[in-house]
Amino acid sequence: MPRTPSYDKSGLRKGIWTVEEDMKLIAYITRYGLSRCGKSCRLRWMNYLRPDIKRGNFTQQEEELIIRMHNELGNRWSVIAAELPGRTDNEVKNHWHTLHKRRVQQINTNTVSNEETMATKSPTSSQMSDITSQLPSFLSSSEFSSIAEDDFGFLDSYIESMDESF
DNA sequence: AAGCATGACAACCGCCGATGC
DNA sequence: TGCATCGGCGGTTGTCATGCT
Repeated sequence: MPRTPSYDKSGLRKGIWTVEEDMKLIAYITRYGLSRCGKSCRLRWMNYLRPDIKRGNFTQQEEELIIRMHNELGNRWSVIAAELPGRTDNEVKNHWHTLHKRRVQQINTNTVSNEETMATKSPTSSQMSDITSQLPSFLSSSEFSSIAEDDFGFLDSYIESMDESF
């Protein structure tokens, strides 16, 4: 008994391949040659060749949406990408990692430049909770605690910089 | 001009749930 | 019910272009 074909949201077939589809694939590979597995082909199509993929830099709105959704959802890139028409989960993930790296570097730079003023400052508990509530979730809790424990002064400037950026 | 560092993006890998035999 | 296959996801790595020294 043949499998009942099912379809994803975009109307693409799922499930087992039909004989007709097999024949089409065989014809294609025979004619043009292709030493790629299906998974690799799918990835290439989904992330690069699909006609509805948007090219170029992320807009400010897109970046804001990614950051906001990541705060809410965590690393659920496919869900986040679904809210960004023309963007793939891979693209969103890559872009976020780039943003993340940039922020971490910014943090390290600020940490070094503020080293002297840090030495005399220590946060009250209420100040600490204010900071925690403002910190983007892309700083994981472990990252945050390791920073917060020894680097309160820097956090003020970090939050200021985040406000300017977003 | 050459070598190196960095950022951006593409691709791979392993895992897991869904599906159907 | 167990197994094989497919499709999708997220983490990670590889590659290439660009800028800097």
